[in-house]
Amino acid sequence: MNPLPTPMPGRPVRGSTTGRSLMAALDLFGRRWTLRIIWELGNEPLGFRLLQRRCDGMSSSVLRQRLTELQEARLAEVLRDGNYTLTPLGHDAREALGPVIEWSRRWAAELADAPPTAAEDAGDGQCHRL
Amino acid sequence: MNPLPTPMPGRPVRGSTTGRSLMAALDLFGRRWTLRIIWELGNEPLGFRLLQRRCDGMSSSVLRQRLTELQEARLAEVLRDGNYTLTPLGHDAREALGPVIEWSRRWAAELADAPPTAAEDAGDGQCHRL
DNA sequence: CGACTGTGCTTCGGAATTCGAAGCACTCAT
DNA sequence: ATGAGTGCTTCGAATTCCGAAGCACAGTCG
Repeated sequence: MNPLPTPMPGRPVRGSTTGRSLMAALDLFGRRWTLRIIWELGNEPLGFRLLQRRCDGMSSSVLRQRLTELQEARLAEVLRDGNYTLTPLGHDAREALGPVIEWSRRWAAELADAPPTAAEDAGDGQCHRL
Repeated sequence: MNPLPTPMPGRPVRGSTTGRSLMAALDLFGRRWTLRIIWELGNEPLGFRLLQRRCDGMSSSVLRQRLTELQEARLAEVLRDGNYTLTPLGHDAREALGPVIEWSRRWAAELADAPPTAAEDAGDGQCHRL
C-alpha cells in the first residue's frame, strides 16, 4: 500500500538499523532499475516517457516510484522544462559508478576465456525472458 | 519456480537484450542483498550462517540464491575450509564499489545541512520499519 | 473548432521476487 | 549420547514489480 520509504543516511533502512550512510546507499542502489536510471539520466536530461523507453520499457509505476525516491534522496530533480536530470550530487553518484563500468568490462573479458564450471551449469540453459 | 538466471555479460538480462556487460552488471548488482554480500565478503571470508548474520539476518533462501549467482558469475567461491570468499575478480568488483562508499559519505553530509524540500515531505513521516 | 498525438502520471490485478520459520543431514565438542 | 553449530532446502505468506489501461493536459494540424 504505502510505497517503500526512501533510504536516507542517518536512519534505519531495509536490512540495517544502524543508519550508516553506506547501508542506506546499498539499499537505494539495490532496488531494481535505480542504477540504470542514474546511468541513463547521467547521459542527458530526459522526460518521463523517454526515460522509460531508454530503460527498455520498464514499468511506469516503478519508474515513478524510483524517480520520487531519487528526488527525495536529492540525486535527481526536475528542470524547468519538465525534464528530469541528476543533481550535482547525482552526477557524483554516477561518476562513483564509473569504476563499476570498467569492472564490468574486465568481468566480460575474464568470463570470455574461462572454462565453464559445474556451478554455472547449475543455472538453467534458458534464454531468460526474450 | 526456477531461480532467476544469473546475469552474465554477453547475453540478454532482465531489462536489456543487448548483452552489454554493463547491463548485466547493473542487473546483477541491482538485486537485493547482492551489493551487501559483496561488501561483507570483502572484509573477510565467512561461512553461510555467519554471513547471513552479518547481513542483518537476511533470509537464507535468498542468501543461497545470491551466493549461487555470485559463484556462477565468478565473483565468489568456496574455500577448502568451506567458507565463502571473493575471487580476485570479486575483489576488483568490491574495489570498484569504493567510490560509492565515499560518495555515500558526501551524500550523508549534504543531506545533513540541506533544508527539506516539498518532494521529501511527500515521503511519509513514518520511521520505516522500526 | 475538433481530431490527433504526445506527455506525465495513476490505478490495479496478476506475476515475480523476497521473506522467514521450520526442518534435515552432518560435524564436532562435551 | 546429548547438545550446539553448520550448510542448505522447503514452502506459504508478504512484498515488490510488471504492464496494460486510462486520465488530464498540452501542442499541432487541418
